Amino acid sequence: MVEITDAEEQVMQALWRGQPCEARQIAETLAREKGWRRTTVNTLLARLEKKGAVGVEEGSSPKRYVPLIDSAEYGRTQARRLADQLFGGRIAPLVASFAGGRKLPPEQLAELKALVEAMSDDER
Amino acid sequence: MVEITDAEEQVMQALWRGQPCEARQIAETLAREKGWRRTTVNTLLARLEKKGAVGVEEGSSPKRYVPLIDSAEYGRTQARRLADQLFGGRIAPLVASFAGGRKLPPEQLAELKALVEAMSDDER
DNA sequence: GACTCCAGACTACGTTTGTAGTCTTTTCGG
DNA sequence: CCGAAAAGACTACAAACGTAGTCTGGAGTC
Repeated sequence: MVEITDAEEQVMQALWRGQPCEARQIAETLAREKGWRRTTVNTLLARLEKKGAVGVEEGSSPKRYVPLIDSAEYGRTQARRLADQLFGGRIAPLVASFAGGRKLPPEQLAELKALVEAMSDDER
Repeated sequence: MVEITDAEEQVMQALWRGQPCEARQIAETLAREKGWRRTTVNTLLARLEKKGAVGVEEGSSPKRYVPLIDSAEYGRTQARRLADQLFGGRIAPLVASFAGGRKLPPEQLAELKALVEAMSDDER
């Protein structure tokens, strides 16, 4: 399980969004969004590479980076981690907590309801 | 919004569980659960106090610590943060991701279903 | 061929975090 | 009151983080 820091996560997200990415593109994105300098992004990319979170495509002069961590899986891990740490590994209390006692905005509730139904049906 | 690190969070959880707590108790708990030394827990408590995450009850010789951060609210903040960072601020995708494509264990599904229903009814 | 510009490599550096150790001061049992 | 054991204060210190700067080697450009 590769551990990613907050700053590194930003880089991963840029990578996940703009799939086949040269450092240059990522740097530009993050310069815009976070005001980070090119070399900062470079450092982060290097660290991510060392950790095995991203890879470089062989033989391509401006290096191209590819994520080696799957975005969906990363999300799942994070969701699980949070559930485990604070909600006894259960999703319902997490959702309740997210709602914060109050009602969810209607779209969110609808969306969630749909999801729950889908998950129920599915096991037929 | 007080920022809490992972190690500090463990201390907060011990505090949240054993409400009126002397450092001693917390230290024992964490010694058992994490193998931490007394002084480690002390350092963490001091940092938490400086951050304003815990307070000390006035005039009581073995100091008593009280959480100044509400457990439920902390949970909510964390849930929101995760949703914001990885799921566009929406809870449904977070839940879906937690399930990981597969079906949830039946109790979890039931629990979640109940919650969703409660939240739907409630707005009547 | 000389000059410029960019990508990549390497170095830097103050802060935060995890994890204590030690020294000092209370406190409590006898 | 005295000495041991506990509690608190202060110090330590390496690794991880956030955030760059600089130096170097090609790639074009005139």
